[in-house]
Parts: sequence; C-alpha cells; structure tokens
Amino acid sequence: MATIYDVAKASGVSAKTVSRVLNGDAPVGKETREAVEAAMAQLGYVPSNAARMMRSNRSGLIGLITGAISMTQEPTQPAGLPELFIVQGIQKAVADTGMTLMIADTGGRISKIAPLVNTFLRHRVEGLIYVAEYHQRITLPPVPADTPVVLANCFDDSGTPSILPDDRRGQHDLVARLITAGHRRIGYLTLRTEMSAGRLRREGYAEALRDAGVAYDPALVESCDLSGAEAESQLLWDTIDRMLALPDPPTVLCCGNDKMALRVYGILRSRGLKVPDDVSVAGYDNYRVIAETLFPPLTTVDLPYTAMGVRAAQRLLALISGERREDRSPTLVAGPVYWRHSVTRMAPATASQLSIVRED
Amino acid sequence: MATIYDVAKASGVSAKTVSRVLNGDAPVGKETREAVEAAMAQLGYVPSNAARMMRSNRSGLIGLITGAISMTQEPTQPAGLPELFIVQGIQKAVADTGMTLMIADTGGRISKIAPLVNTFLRHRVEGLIYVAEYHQRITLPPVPADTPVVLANCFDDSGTPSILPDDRRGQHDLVARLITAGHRRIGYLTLRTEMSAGRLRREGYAEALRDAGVAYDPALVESCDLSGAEAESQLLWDTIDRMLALPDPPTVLCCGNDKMALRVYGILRSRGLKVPDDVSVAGYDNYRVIAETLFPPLTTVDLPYTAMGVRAAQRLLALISGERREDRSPTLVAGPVYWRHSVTRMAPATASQLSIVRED
DNA sequence: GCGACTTATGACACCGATGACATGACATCG
DNA sequence: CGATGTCATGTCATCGGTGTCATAAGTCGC
Repeated sequence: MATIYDVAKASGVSAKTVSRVLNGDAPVGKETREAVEAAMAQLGYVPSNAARMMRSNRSGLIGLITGAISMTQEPTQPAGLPELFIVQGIQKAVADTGMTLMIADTGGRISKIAPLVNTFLRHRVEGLIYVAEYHQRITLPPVPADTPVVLANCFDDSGTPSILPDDRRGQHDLVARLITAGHRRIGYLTLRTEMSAGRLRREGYAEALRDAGVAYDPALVESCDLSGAEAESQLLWDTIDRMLALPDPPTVLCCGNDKMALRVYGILRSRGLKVPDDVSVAGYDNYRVIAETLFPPLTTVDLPYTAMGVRAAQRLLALISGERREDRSPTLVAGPVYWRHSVTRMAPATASQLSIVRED
Repeated sequence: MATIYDVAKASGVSAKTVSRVLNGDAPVGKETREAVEAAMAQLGYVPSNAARMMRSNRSGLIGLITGAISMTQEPTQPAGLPELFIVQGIQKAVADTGMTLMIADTGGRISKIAPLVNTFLRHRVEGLIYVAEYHQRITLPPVPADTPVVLANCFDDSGTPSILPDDRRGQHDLVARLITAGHRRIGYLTLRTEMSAGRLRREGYAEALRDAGVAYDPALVESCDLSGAEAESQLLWDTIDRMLALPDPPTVLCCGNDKMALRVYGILRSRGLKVPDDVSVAGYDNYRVIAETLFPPLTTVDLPYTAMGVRAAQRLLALISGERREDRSPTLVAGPVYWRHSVTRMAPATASQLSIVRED
C-alpha cells in the first residue's frame, strides 16, 4: 500500500507538502496541489489513520457497544430493533461531526462487553456509548476517567450520564388521552414490574387516573406478561374474561406493549367482539410492524428511539469537548401518543391539555 | 495515557520486555512478568493499536457496512432486523478468530457507503463485508484488489463473492410440503417480481408444482404487494374474494411474506373463516414476532440470516488467509420450513421427500 | 568440561504520518 | 528602500509500539 513518501516522490515534493494537501492546514500552490492530487489518485493512496493518530493523538473515533440479543429471553421479542433505531439516531448525530462511529456487537454475551471496551480503548476512542436493548439497570466495566461514557436506554448506579425513554410520562399521556376521549373504566394488562418499563408505565397509568380524578380499581390492573406464548395467551384470555365479566367492565384495554395488543386483538375477535366498537385497545412501543399492520391500526405510544440516539450522541460530543455538568440525573425523552383507530371517542374531545400529541 | 515506556520504567525493565509480556511471543522470567503485569495494572496501561499496527502492518480489523434502513420504502417493513441477524452471524464467526469487527451504518444513505469504505481503508481493515437489508443487486465503490470483499444478502455484476438466501428452494420446499399434506389448489399471493425474492420464490412455487405433477393455475397466483397499508389490505381483500369464489377454490393461501400473512389472517377472520379449518395460510420469512405470536402460529419458511452471516464471515476469512477460488457463483443458503398450525393436513402425510424439515 | 542450545533481556532502527521550526521568494508599507 | 509580513515549501524529530540483532547466563549432551 502506497505511503505518503511514495506520493511525495511521484509528485516531486516533500512528504510534508503532501500532508498539507491532505489536510488543507496550510496554503499550497495550485500547480503543486494538482500534481500531488494526481499522484495520490494514480497510486490509489489512502492515508493511514494509525500513523496520523500517533502524532496528533486524536483518533476521531467514537465507540458504540450494543447488547443486541443479549438480554432477551423471549424469542418473539422485537429484539435488536430498538437498538437499531437508537444506533441510527447516534449515527445521524455523529455523521456531521466528521468523527467515525465504530459499532461493536456483543453478540448476546454480557461477558464480551469488557473485551470490547478494551478493544475500543486500544483504538483510543474519544468517547463510548453503550446501548441496551430495553430500559434496564446495567454495570459497565471500569473505563479511564478521561474517556467519557454515555448510556442509552439503560442506567447504572454510579451516575454515568444516561438517556432513557420517559415511560411514565408516555403511559400517563396515553391514559390522559383515553380519559379525554371519554373512557373511565380503563383496563390495564401490564408487563412485569421487574422491568423498569413495566414499573414506570404502571406509575404513569395511576398518575393519569389521579390527575383526572378517576378512581383506581385494582380489578382493572393485571400482569399478563409471561415468557411462553401459549401461557401468555391463556393468561390474557382468562384476564380478559374476568374483566369483561365485571359489573362495570372496562371500555378500553391498555396493553403493556404492542405485541400483547396483537394477541388481545386475536382473542377479542375469537370471542366475536369488534375493535373498537365493542372494546377499545391501546398498546405501547409504536412497534410499527404490528401497530400499522393490524386492522384497525393500533393506538399506541411511540418509543422515541431515534431521538434518544441523537440525544445520547449530543451528550457524548459535549462531554468530549470538555463540558462538565453538575446535573447527574438521566435525560428523559418522551415519545408522542399515536392515536389510531383502535380506540373510540366516547365523548366529544375537549381541548387537549397534553403537550405532545400526534394523529395519523 | 500511559505508554509502554512508562510501564517499562515503573517495572525496571526495557520496553521490549514489556512488549514480550503483552504478546507472549518470547519467554519472560516469572518474576519479571509479574512485576510488569503489576505495573501495567497500576498504571491502567492500555496498548495503542495505532502504534502496534505501524510496525506489524496487521490491523486485525474486519469492516462491516450495513444498509440498514437505506433501501426501505415501507415503514412497516421489518427493516434492519434481517441485517441484525446477519451481523450477529458474522460476529459469531469472527469472534473466535481474535479479529475485531468494526461495524459502520450507512444511516440509510447510499451516498455514505463510499466514505465509509474509505474510512475502513484508512484503518487498514483486512477485509470488508457489505450486508444489504433485503436480497438485491448492488454496486459497491472500487476497493483495492488486496482487500477482499464479501457481499451478504446481495450481489453485484462484477462477480464479488456473495452469500444469498435460497429463496427458490425455500418456497419450493414449502409448497412441496403443502402438496405432501394433501393440498392441490395452492393460492399464491406474491411479492412484486422486481424484488429478487419475489421472482425466485415464484419460480420455486412453480417448480414444486411441476415436480409433483400439479397443474399451475394462473388464477391462483396474484401479486398483492403494494406500498400503502390501506391499498394492500384492499387488494388482498379483493384477491382473496376472487380466489375463494373460484369453482375450485384454493385450500391454502401462500403469502409472499409473514407480514402479508398477518393481514390475511385479519381478512379471513373478518369474513368469518377460520384458519386453518376453512382455509390454511402459510407465510415466508419466519418473522417470529408475527409467526409465533399469531393464533394459530404460522407455517412459514425461515430466512437463515444468522447462518448466512456465519458463511459470509467464513468466506471472508478464507479470502484473507489467501485462498483464491475459481468458483465465482454465489453461495446459496437455504432455510428450513417451520411447520406450525396454520395449515391442515388433508391426507395422511407420506414419508417426506424433503431434506430440510422441522416442526415446532 | 566444552561447544551447542535455550532462556532472558536490552539496544536500536523503523513503521507513516504530523508538529515545530527554518528558509527563500515576493508583496506591502511607511 | 529596508523592515515586515505572507506564501510556499523543506528538514527533522517524534508519536508508541515491534522486528532484528546482540548479549549474557544457564543447561545439556557426549
């Protein structure tokens, strides 16, 4: 592979002048530049980042580690997809800065995180982002203090800057919208509360009821999240049975996520109930393959993965340029409610008191 | 950041000895080694890949470029997911070799491919893999002859080694299974034939009929793939109407992919038809979020993305170690049929003549 | 007990860029 | 017109490791 000296010799100038043509950091005569550029093209010269880095000590690299499938127990989970969107957000934000994003995949094994961090450090990345597959607590191996780290879709105990989806606010906004649409009996088929998302969304549900002065009825809230597909369908069936048999049954079923909503559609159809005429259904995640493909399309809450990625990258870039901030609290990013046709309006909607709302 | 000289000074040996401890390429006395290791740990020493590479001229890097969302028109497409699995297969195969996989995402813009290739070349990657989001023809920017390239899930006109899903064989195997199960009137709601997958799968369908001596009826084959969700549902509805009104209607509907099958489930249910008792349904992709979540679970053909990734990596590694082979034809990887409950057996199954078959 | 090996270590040049500094040729200005 | 500044270019050292070669001490076989 051609070196800068080959180019220098071929164009009859010094290596330093070639370097100047490459970097444009000092004026070079027009003829000289053209000669050098011709030589570079002719030799197929590609400068070596390694050599450049040794001198300038700036790698221009940002390391990104994703957990991909690692934490997924359920094979039917939309594994990896959220991460992909976060990664794209990061990519988008990093692209313009001239830095290069190096992505490493753990291939599902947590044990690979430490070696990957190490590899990145050997490459002298200027910053690191760790992206988790779903909202969770994690622990990262130690990293030198002068290499900034940002966590996306996860958090740790040592106050590392992190970007998280605002699950509480998302569920709150959705339920508030349901109430505005006239619903008062709101069934909630929840995720397990061991998951951060499950706990926070449940809090958001309760808060929205409280804010609107609607009574919280424990009979309307049930955890329906099991790992086995069969088991979950059975549990959902029974739970829906029980809720619809109540003296004052729910007019809408909020599901822990869109995948659960997909199952609920099937169950309701099998019982001869129409969505939304007989029962309304809402999801969470705005997992588009499901939400837009179902008929009727599903009302749900968007998880703003791309936006989170952008924020994560921005935060990291700020840290790299030396910004130190006091604020150690995570950055929460709320996603909009997507109001589709799976929920009836039971009363004329009043002017919405919600800030982020979108229809399509 | 500490250098090898800092470690050498701290442990009272020469830099070269530290280098030997790092690489284990020459015997080092036990006491010396321990002193060096202690110094490295104490200083938090991380060797610089850049410096190492300058001398040894081996980067240990493999570059991976993915198109992610780039080619996707339909937002509801399971975009990026196939690629992710391919990437994981590649990761798996590369991980054991001690090489590091650098992944770069185009962020959806084809125009970014060339700069990314260039970035990789500056890092002196020892090989490049390009992964496309769906089976298609592509054109890659020129790469020096001494850097091997492998294409995954795509191919080009210049005979670059490529790894492709065997769409023809997959559809063939599925249809053959349907015939074995007693079906003779097999409706086929196809993808557009502009897509490689659409064309090849259609050929596989026709071949399977021919092999079994079942007549090909054009009235049973219809392209139902439109970009708009509403438009596609409408088209599907009409097509299904027409097929079911035939004097000899299909007993099974083969769908171009699992997403289409999801829609077909909804349409059949709305018409009061039960799957599979009234009509059987089959998909393609084994897109598990859909195939396993639907009720009844969907019979479909697996797209062996992980396996393709593994093959792509193996092929690249072979090229890196200097193997030159005559064979310029693409490597085809077939996925198994997943036989679930969306298809009835209309006759006692005879011993299957198919090679790759799985049930779950 | 002596040459032939093996082990353990160091000295030094070198990989391919760039930063610091120097130099010569012009242009500008008071 | 000489001092000063800008442009265009070159020289040389240097970044942090590793390859090559040299060297000293210990081990082995006959």
